[in-house]
Amino acid sequence: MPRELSPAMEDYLLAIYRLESDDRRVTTGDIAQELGVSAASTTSMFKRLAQERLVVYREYGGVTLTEAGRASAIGLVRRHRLAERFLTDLLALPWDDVHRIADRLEHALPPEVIERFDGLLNHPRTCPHGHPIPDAQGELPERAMRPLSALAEGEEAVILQVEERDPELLRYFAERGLRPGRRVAVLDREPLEGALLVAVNGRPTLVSPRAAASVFVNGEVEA
Amino acid sequence: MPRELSPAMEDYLLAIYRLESDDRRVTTGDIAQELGVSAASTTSMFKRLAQERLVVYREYGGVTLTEAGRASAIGLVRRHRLAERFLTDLLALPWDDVHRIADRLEHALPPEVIERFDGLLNHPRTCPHGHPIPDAQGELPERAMRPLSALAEGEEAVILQVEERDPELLRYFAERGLRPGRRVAVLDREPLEGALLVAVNGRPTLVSPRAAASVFVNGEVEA
DNA sequence: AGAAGGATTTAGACTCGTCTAAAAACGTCC
DNA sequence: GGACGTTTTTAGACGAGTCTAAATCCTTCT
Repeated sequence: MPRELSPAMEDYLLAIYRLESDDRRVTTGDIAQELGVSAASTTSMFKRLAQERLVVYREYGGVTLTEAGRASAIGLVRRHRLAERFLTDLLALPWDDVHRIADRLEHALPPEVIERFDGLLNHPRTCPHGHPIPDAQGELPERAMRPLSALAEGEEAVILQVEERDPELLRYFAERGLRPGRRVAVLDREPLEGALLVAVNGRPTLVSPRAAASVFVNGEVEA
Repeated sequence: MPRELSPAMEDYLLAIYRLESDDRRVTTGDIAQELGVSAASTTSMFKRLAQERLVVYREYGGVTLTEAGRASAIGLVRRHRLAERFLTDLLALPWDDVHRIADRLEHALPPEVIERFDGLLNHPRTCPHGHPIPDAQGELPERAMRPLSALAEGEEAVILQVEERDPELLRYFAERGLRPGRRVAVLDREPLEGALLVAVNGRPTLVSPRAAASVFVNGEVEA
């Protein structure tokens, strides 16, 4: 049974979860960078989380989430994404703002409120940026994705999700209609820098390399 | 311009505001009791608040809010009560629960969200327990009130607000229909203990002394 | 295999918010 | 006007979370 975690513990747990999804074994340096704290702080928090049996910590060897740690992290993800949905859909706040607000709210919203959001919003399956919302049991669908930047010339795909942490980028996406559900087709690739000419909603649109790496579409990554 | 206050500072500020409304000059002991902390903690927080120019602190003489301190406190009250309204009206959470939840939320809800609540709820004038919500300029209507326990036999009045911090009491009120807006008439007074027989919605209802002291109705307190 | 270089951990300090115990001030009562 | 009891403040400690600087460990390269 998870006694109340401090906001700081929750932030670390979430960062570990995020990075663990990508590769394996998360290091002190990874988390320090991800959270913008010193490596020393990260080490001491790793010890604290290990004491609470939320991670397994090996000196000089990073951490992995335990089942309890993963469950807490997934709960946090659910809170965060439902809060974002609430903020955009019911309060009509702009999608480039809600991530920041949800980062604060996720530490303060009790389960009752989260479950009411879920009901009121009709059990949404993704956050406003397209990221899937875990269900109340912590189940999260696996989705095959690749960055828009990986599409070959002439390929078509549907946007599944976009990187949500950079407000400027999100405003740029909104302007150009790059949002989850939209169909895109790569018309032309600029070989040197990697800029793309993409048809979004039929309209030809220039997409910078950084932006194209932050938009994810359906399909398997090439082996 | 009020830089971000810590949750603890906000709690103290709010407690000072609450007690200042009653009498004058709030003492260390008052706040220690109100917040359930030691007198020593209260002294050191008084110094911190004084340094931020939120209160005027005199050694051994308690504190009074400055204009900035009062403005912050009223902002907090607005956040808290709008959050309560939101929780009952939009999320359908029970009125005995929302005070506790709003106590956490009031430290995390940014102004954008509060103002959206206000709009979405159509600028409510009171919280679910009948307490007035300050407007965005911090204006708060003065209302003449007295406790139900002060009514003479045969008197009639309208419930304006009820004490909101005791969930058990609130469930008791809900059961008996004692809520803001209801008309009540004192049918009989029990002189020794102070129990009342009150007509609520036409139905005769026995009201304990403690409960009667926690329900406030319109009218001037006798001089 | 040893040394260089990078990552991690330890050591020590700081702030915030809390506590208990002791000291100081206040105010009241005779 | 002094003595006593209450209130407030001071002193000192602690935990959480952070930092910087120093020490230590790990890895890799020659």
